[in-house]
Amino acid sequence: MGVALRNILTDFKQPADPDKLKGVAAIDSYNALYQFLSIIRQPDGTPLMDEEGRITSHLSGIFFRTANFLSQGIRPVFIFDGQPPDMKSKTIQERKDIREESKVKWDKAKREGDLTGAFRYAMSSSVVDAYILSSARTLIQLMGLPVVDAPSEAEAQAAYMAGKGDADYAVSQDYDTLLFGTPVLVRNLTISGKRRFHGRQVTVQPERVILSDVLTNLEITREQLIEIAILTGTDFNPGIRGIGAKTGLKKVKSGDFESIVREKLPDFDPEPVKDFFMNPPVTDSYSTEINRIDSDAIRSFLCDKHGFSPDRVDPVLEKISKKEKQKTLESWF
DNA sequence: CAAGGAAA
DNA sequence: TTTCCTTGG
Repeated sequence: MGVALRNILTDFKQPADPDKLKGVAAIDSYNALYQFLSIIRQPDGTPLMDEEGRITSHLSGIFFRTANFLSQGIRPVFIFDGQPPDMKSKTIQERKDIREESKVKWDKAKREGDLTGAFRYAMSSSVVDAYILSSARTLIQLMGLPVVDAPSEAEAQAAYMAGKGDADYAVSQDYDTLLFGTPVLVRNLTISGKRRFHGRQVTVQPERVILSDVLTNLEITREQLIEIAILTGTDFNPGIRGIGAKTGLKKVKSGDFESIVREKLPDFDPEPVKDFFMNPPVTDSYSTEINRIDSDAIRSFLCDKHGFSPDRVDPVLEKISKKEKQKTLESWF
């Protein structure tokens, strides 16, 4: 779910014009897939599915959005999670419980004809399971796009790659990537700028957050930003009731982090969490190279296997191939 | 969410 | 043309 730092970051978000977005984008795949699964649904919450009943919402999302990325000069790299740290197990269990409760509420809302509720509960019942991950990976690779296997958290790996300069920015809706030290975070990276909110469509701009701006303006270090996050709660520790980002900022700057943790969370040692954000497991074994798109294989995967309409798929494939040829030609001169 | 067609 | 609404799988 990420971290509740919004209240102290609002001042440093800047709308990102398309030019600033050109380059290598390190995408937190789980985050993107969850987004697609929750939003790409029918009004009663039913996701897109093929004839066999397999969910295809995420494939639609990846295919069309990624095609747009390429046409805009955005070169996506999809980072997949590895082994989560033990500290995350409580959060993982909580998410599972919420999903299961939501599923029950979704069915109930559907029975009662409550479409708004149905859609909302359907969203929060979304599950990124092994099938979602493997089918997403298949499509990404057929599109010629790089996949990176993070040893642990994908957000940590994305931040690492952006820090090294192998990616120009990290893409996620969550702010955790900043804690992991990404120099630049981009949120709301969509093309149409449309997102559904309470079932309604609203326009949202892609926004860029520059870590150094945040730290300079708040006059804190990254360690201190992590301390604020720890006080409000992260995926790796419960927060303290009554402390939000603003109070957290104040307490951390006045040097009260340790004493508050001792008082309010006596059984909790913040050091492992701090250390995980500062020095997470990452790998150098990756490539950000883009390969040729396999249009025939994509047609077969999306249309033959998953019931997509060739009328919708073909024009997109053509557009990507055309762009690809342009690039190849340019590189000769 | 993104595409495509309808409506304005 | 631009915006709105529905469909997609």
